[in-house]
Amino acid sequence: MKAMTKSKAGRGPRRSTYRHGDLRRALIDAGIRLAREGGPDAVVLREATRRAGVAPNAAYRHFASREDLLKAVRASALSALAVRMESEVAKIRTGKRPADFARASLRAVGTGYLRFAREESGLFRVAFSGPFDAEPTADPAKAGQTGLNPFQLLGAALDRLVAAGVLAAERRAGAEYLAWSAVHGLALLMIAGPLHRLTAAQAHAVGQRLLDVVERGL
Amino acid sequence: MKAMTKSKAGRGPRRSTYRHGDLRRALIDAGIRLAREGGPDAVVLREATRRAGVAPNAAYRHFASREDLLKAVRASALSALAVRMESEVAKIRTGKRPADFARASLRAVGTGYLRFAREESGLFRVAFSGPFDAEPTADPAKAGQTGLNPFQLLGAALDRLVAAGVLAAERRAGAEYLAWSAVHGLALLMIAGPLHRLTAAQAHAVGQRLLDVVERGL
DNA sequence: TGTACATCAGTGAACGCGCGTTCACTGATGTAC
DNA sequence: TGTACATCAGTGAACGCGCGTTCACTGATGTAC
Repeated sequence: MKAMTKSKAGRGPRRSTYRHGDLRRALIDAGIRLAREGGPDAVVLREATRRAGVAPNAAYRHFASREDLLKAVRASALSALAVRMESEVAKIRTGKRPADFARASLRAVGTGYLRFAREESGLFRVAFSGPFDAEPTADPAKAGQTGLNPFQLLGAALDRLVAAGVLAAERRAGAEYLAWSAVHGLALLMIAGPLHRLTAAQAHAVGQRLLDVVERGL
Repeated sequence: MKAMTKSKAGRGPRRSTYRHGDLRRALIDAGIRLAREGGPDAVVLREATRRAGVAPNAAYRHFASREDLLKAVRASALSALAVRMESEVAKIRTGKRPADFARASLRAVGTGYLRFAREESGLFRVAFSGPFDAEPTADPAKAGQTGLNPFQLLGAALDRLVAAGVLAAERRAGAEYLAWSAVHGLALLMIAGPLHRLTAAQAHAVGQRLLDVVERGL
């Protein structure tokens, strides 16, 4: 159904068909690539159409505005973040006692967040550009493979801490925002701040140290 | 030396003199107002000249580029942040034991940071827009009344904790980044994130809770 | 199986926008004699 | 004390830029008969 010939000249890949096939998808993909390369400001409607090999105004068949495209890219970024967090959770060795597993869960969620921020800083910045919300409801476009979005994954990890008796129930409420703050702040210091020169190993070390603080502090 | 008549029409205040008097200062002030109103993107060179009542290109006598003006506004924002932090430290009741005073210092520094972020969110965003650094050196343009910049104020508070025996010396190194991360992250959740609807009282409460976590966690 | 037609995805050309920045200039100032 | 002149802060006009978005259109598709 893709129906593209390899290219020729002019604007991006040349189609052999008049219809594109799945322009909406192609524009989102181009938007994601742009986001990767340069963050929110780089998600430019005209450039996305260029990369999809289509006239600029063709985008308006699929998106109401540039902002609407950006919103779709943002959802995608959140979903990718969720997947990264899930994959970190999946690495936890089995056979732990519940308390240790719960602690490892929270660390994994945080570690996934920090890794994603560093490795996909463009997407990360898009995910949290403009006013962003916690979204405790399930929008599959923003979720990972478990169906949970990043915020929900964090919440689940905290719930596990309570269930395992590591975190007192009366401290549970609002704990998301405390943990999120710490990790989000560090992510930004590593992306755009004084810690942007750190090697992967150093970044990991600081990250673990921060997660120690969070674990001890909560 | 200001030499402006009250205005008349056209572009901003009318001068009676051909020379402005202190256009550099006027452009920075206009830039600060713009930053307050709309953050980094709102600091637009042409608009600053309009507000100063001057032709757009006149700015080039005083700044090499728009970025150069933004840099001056950024320094100003950092200085204002430092002043806010200092004023919070100054509120600490005297007559405390050193350990309590040191703890109160760190809280004050954090509280000032969070207050500034909420009350002057435009300036705050400018201060940390673009790549920002820790700047352990003293640039008076970025400092408060004590001559210390925000990063140095945080460092001083941590030093006091060590001196008072509250913080183990071997935990001191890099502690700035841990504390800063937590507070910076919360600031952003409150400015542009899920906590942006909080009342001042709620914001204060969450802030203090976060500072508990930091204090306990460090 | 063949044809008419509604649908609508994509085209081509153009718009206005405000921006940062450059050019050659003009007018006021302070200083040297 | 008076005048010539260098200095340089500010002017006026214009530039090119790429953007988002709108308009009237054209061409391929699938469906009803």
